[in-house]
Amino acid sequence: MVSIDEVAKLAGVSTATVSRALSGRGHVSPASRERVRTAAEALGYVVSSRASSLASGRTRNIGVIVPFLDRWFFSTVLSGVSSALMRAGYDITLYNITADADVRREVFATFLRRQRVDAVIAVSIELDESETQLLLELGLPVIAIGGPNPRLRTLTVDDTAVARLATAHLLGLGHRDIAHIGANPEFDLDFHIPTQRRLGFEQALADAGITPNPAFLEPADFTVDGGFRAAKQLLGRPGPRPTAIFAASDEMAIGAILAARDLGFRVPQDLSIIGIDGHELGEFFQLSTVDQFPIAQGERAAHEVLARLDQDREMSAASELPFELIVRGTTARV
Amino acid sequence: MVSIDEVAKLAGVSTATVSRALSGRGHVSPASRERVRTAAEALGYVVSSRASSLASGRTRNIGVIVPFLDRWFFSTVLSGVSSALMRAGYDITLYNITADADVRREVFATFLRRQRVDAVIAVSIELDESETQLLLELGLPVIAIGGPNPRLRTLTVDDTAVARLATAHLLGLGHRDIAHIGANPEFDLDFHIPTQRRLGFEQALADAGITPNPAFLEPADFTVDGGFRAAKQLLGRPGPRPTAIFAASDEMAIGAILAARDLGFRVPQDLSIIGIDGHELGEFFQLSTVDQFPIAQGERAAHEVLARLDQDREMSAASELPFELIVRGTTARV
DNA sequence: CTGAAAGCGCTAACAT
DNA sequence: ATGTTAGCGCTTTCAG
Repeated sequence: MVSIDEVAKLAGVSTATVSRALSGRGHVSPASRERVRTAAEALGYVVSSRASSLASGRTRNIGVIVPFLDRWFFSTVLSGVSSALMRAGYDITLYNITADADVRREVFATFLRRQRVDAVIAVSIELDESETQLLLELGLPVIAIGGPNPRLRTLTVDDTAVARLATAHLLGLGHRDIAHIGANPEFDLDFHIPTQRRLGFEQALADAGITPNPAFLEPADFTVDGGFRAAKQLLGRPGPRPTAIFAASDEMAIGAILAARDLGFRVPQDLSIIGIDGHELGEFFQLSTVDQFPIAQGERAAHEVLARLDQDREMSAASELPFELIVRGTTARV
Repeated sequence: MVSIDEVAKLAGVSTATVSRALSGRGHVSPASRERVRTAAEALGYVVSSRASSLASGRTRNIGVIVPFLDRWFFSTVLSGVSSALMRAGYDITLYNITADADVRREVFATFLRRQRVDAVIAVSIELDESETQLLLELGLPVIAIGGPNPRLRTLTVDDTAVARLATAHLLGLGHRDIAHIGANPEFDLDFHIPTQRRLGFEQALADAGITPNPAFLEPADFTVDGGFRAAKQLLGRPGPRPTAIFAASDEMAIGAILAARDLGFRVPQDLSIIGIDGHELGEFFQLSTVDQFPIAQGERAAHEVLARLDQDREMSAASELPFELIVRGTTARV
């Protein structure tokens, strides 16, 4: 690997000037800058991040913590984070906190403390008190997507409002017998999202003067299969039947569509279905949904981190992420 | 951040001994080792990767290049890579080479040359000559998943054999009018996988003495929607109709299932469908498929990289990845 | 088995 | 605007 000395020699300047010219910090005459540029180019010189970060304290590397890699939502957010960061010349090191509790502990106790990163983005991780503390002790900018966590800067979407919007859409179309799939207390790990969404659902019903029917609340695990099973129950049981289903995620909504078809219900003529997320398959299934723009969430977090690194400007502790009702073909008037 | 000196002081030894005790390199008396351990523990000391890597040349960090983050197959492989590497205490830095050609160039020209990684894993990236060259020039172990690339150590599944197996399954069930969805020359970027699979399909037919019907070859883009459209064409056109469809990916196979249902065909009574991959939704759709175990592919690559880092042992240039026919409910006798 | 000390390749004062 | 130089926090000879 070619080092800074060789570039300095070829450009006829000191290593300090090479460093300044290449990093843009400090003053360098245009002439020197140009000579350094060409010399570096000619030699194929790239600053060694190990040496540079030891000397400067900056790594140009951001740590990203995700709970899953193989689930659509998280990998989509990650994709947004990654593209924004790479365009800014930053590397990203990935910490995948999966089921394994040992690995999770190690990430907070060791991995993140190796001084390998300048900042941390935590995507949809429910951090306990000690994890939050460890993150804070790193002394680095930390941004959490999904929250809220009162001790961290967080970007969150108002899940209750999202659910109210989806439900209000159904109500606006004249539905009064609306079922909800999600609401799974056992699955309520990540910021109580299932619960938040169920609450929004119930609020919207209350606002419309409707008493929720407990039989219209069906727990599910946020997968296609889970949505499928839940919808089968909802539609197959004897007794009153909903005219619309609000699923707490698009994947469950897709499962519900398939279940409805299976049972011979036409969507949306016999049954309206709406989800949440903005899943890539939504268009294919003509699914009405409330989009929460996961790619943009990732990009937004990346930009905030970069801004904080550039100019240590303080920002408000929390901020709301946008969402939008997308009306497609799975919802219609009663 | 607490430094090695503080640990040395507390343990009553030199920094050299601390380094040796913690890294396991060189001899340290059990007594000293223990004192160092407790001191480090007490102070919450973690070796600084920037200092350590500058001094030793080792980063304990692996670079992983992926073409997409938000597609099931790639994020699943990545998940396998990540879990295996994290368990070994390694960090991973992620290079997502997407559509943007500038970013791609930068990754090879700059990002990978920052001396931030000990080795590189390239997941399903079709590397051109100069990219391969740049990778080789890093002087690091490089392992490619998907290939083959004669100049790199590659782990590949024999796509032709996979396709032959899927087709043979259909033939074994008595099908003779078999259509193929995939074969898209325009989409033939990644190692000509569509072409390989089409060739396997044709070989299997030839082995059975069947002349392929050109009308039974329908190009598609490897998405659910693409498979859906292709199947609609195949099944809707007047003239001879296939009794089975072999889709070059599970996502397309799922699209085909939905298209068949849409048109009133029962699967598998009226039409058999098989895919390739081992997609997570395969079980839900009862899809027969040839599984290529993407998580295991990632883990395998990770273990190979670690083995090469441990003991610079040479390995053969290429090796075959396993695959397996999974017969579920979408295929049946004619 | 252990300590002293010389770097690893760069950056950031501090001079000039 | 540029050069000199002292580290950054470890690892690794080299002695002992």
